[in-house]
Amino acid sequence: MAMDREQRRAQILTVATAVFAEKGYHDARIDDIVVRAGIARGTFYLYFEDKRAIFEHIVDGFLQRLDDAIRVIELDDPKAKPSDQLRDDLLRVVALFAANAQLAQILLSAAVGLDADFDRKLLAFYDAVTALLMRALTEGEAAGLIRPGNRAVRAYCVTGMLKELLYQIVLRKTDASHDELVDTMLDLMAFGLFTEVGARALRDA
Amino acid sequence: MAMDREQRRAQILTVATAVFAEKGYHDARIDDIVVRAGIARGTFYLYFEDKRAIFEHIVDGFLQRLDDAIRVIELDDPKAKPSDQLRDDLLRVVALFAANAQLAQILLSAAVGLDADFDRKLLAFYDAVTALLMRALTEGEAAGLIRPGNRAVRAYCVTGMLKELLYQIVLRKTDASHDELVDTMLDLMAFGLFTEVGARALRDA
Amino acid sequence: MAMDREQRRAQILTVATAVFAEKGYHDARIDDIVVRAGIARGTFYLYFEDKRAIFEHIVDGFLQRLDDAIRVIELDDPKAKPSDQLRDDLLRVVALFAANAQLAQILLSAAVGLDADFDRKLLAFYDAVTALLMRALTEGEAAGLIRPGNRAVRAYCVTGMLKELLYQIVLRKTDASHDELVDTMLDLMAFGLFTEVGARALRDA
Amino acid sequence: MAMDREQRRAQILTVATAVFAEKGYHDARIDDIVVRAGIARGTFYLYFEDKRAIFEHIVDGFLQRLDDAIRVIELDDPKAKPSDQLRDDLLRVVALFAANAQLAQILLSAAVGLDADFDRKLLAFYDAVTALLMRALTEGEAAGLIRPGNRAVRAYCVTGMLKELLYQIVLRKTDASHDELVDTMLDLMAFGLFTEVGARALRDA
DNA sequence: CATGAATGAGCCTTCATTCAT
DNA sequence: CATGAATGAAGGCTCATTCAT
Repeated sequence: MAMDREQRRAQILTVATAVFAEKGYHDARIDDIVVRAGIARGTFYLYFEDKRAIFEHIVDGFLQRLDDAIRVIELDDPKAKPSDQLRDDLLRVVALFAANAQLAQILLSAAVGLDADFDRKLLAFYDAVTALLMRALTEGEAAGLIRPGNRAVRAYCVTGMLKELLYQIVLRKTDASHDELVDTMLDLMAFGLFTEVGARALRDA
Repeated sequence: MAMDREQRRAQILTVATAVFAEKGYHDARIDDIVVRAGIARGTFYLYFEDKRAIFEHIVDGFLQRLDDAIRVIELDDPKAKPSDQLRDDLLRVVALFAANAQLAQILLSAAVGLDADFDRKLLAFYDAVTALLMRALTEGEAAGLIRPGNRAVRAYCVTGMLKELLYQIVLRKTDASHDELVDTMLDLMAFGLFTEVGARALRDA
Repeated sequence: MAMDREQRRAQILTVATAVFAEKGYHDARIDDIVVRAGIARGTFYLYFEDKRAIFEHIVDGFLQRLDDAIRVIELDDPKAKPSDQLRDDLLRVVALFAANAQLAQILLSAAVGLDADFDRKLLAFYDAVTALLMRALTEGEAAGLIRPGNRAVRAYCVTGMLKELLYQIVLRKTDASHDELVDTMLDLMAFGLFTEVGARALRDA
Repeated sequence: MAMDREQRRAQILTVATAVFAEKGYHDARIDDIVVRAGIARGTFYLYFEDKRAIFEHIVDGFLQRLDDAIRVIELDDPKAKPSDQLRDDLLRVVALFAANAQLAQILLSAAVGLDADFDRKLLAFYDAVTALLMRALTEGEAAGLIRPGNRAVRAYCVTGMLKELLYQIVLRKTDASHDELVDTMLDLMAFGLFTEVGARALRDA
């Protein structure tokens, strides 16, 4: 039953990802992983320190890929307008989540509230995203493209929109196309929901 | 130690809320609750079926209060403009979370990814919120106040913004005033982020 | 099956002592103790931290009783000659070991070479005994009762004699009376093995 | 990596000895040995039946060398007085232990209380030593060199003295010379600790 | 109602040993 | 002979829940 080390490791990771996605961290037993992988219990421990370690590895790997999908937006890129760069970022993230529903599920569900250490890790990641967004907002304001406003709160709002969309993509089988999702979100971000009439009504408040 | 049954029940709930908020569902032990409440192990089970039941009770109670805080927006209310009704809804929700940080923490952290049953319950709640928002969007569109657009996605976006803001309020000590938060969110929702210049640039894409 | 707390604790200690004496530390399983005590596995952990803790408790308790059995020898006690005090000390120790064969077995066997921490504890105890003996030798020399000589080595020799005798008492069913044992040892300690003739032969070497 | 079979076997034994001495039998893992020896796990089992077997082999080997170091004392050897023969025996044993601290450590620590089978083996060895001593005592008494007395107990006492000295040599870095140790022990064995005055006081008891 | 001692299913992890290559 | 991946029995410990008092 010997198998190339990397292959076996990858196999265990795949199986474990499925198990964690289905049952969550606590309800997933090493036995679930081991049985599905068709290996002995001890074999698991040849490849991963312990249950926590493999979980962390899975989450870290996905966060890494997520990080790779998010490119910093360059205002003066002659090849792509900032708005297109943003759109591409969003599409990449959406595609990543859609293509890795189990990993996404783990990130959005199983990894939440696991313990203080893990919470810190996730918060740190979201902080980095927020920082990126704030920088973009700052530059956008300077360039006269973005209306001035509370940048931190706005950044959280944008993060929130995206997270919720991803959550919906993962948990339901949203039939909406990725383009539709991203474009609707971008439209809301850029122009808001109101018509001229609605806007006037609100402003006159 | 004599204590009215309802009083004792309430006390246990308070203690359990604190424990669940601090440690999360799995790391919270019945012992933690029982010791802090100053009661015997067995006594706990005179008031609650089991660990899961008290947790569910706590979450349900908070969801109920959350539900109460969210009023359906009436377009033709002569006393309050729709936008003000929305603003009040948001302020009530924000206030509720801020005033019940432990419950909020539980809802946003400990209750996430607990198991399939619980996930369903939370999804059902968010679905209700989404439905409410979609109705508001539909009516707003009909009244010419809202630009037409994918209502489901927009509803998720709005839910997401709010959830993220609440998350930040609960996990960090955001010093921003509730008004500031809500107004920034409303401003984004209503008008979007872009200036005329920015909007034109995006449209010309 | 509830039982007075101290009673139950004592019962578990008794059973555990027997198990450790029979099987040694490593071969003793918590299950052995628990089954023999007629309790559930979890019950064990209500009374003792873990396997190591109960073992340490047992050894510490015996070392304490051993310590109590060893009285410092007073040279000017009018009621008892030093040699009688020593004899009484030895008899008490022998009696203690004989009456607690299992504890003795644990101390002389199971507790040896368990790990560095435990070794340190045992060495510390034997060091204390050695210190006591060295003090006695020093005073005996000063009083002209003891021939001058390397006190540390002599102290180890005396400790060694005693340990070996105790070892034999515990591991075999030595039928020799305690008095016989102690007196033979004291005779050897005091006068040595040689006759005048033998002594002369050795000195002339 | 080519290595003569005996050479490799010897190398594994050396490494295993070090590991057992450092960690004791139970805490020593086959892995520790294998890694230090720079061989594969399976290779170990080509040379030794199992963990227990190699340990036993190590102990047996040392017991054998110990046995060789102990020569039967001949009363009528014209070349060496009995007392000198005894002294030489002791010096050889002390030298053997001092030169093989790891093996000594194993014999005095790791091999103690391992299990009933092993205990029997060690007891058998000490019994042989005791038998030797008893024979010497018997002959000594017959020759008028040794005062009559309980030979078994005396034999245990002598064994005990020696064991404790060896224990001290191994566990601490006793700076005392081997001669000093052995001569002090012999002096005690032969003449006892007491002066004439002390002896008289004891006898008058 | 209250108590808290007792229960025991459940799960993670270790490590000596095997065996296909 | 050598390798080292794989095995799986074994055992310590936790903690929600029960129940006799």
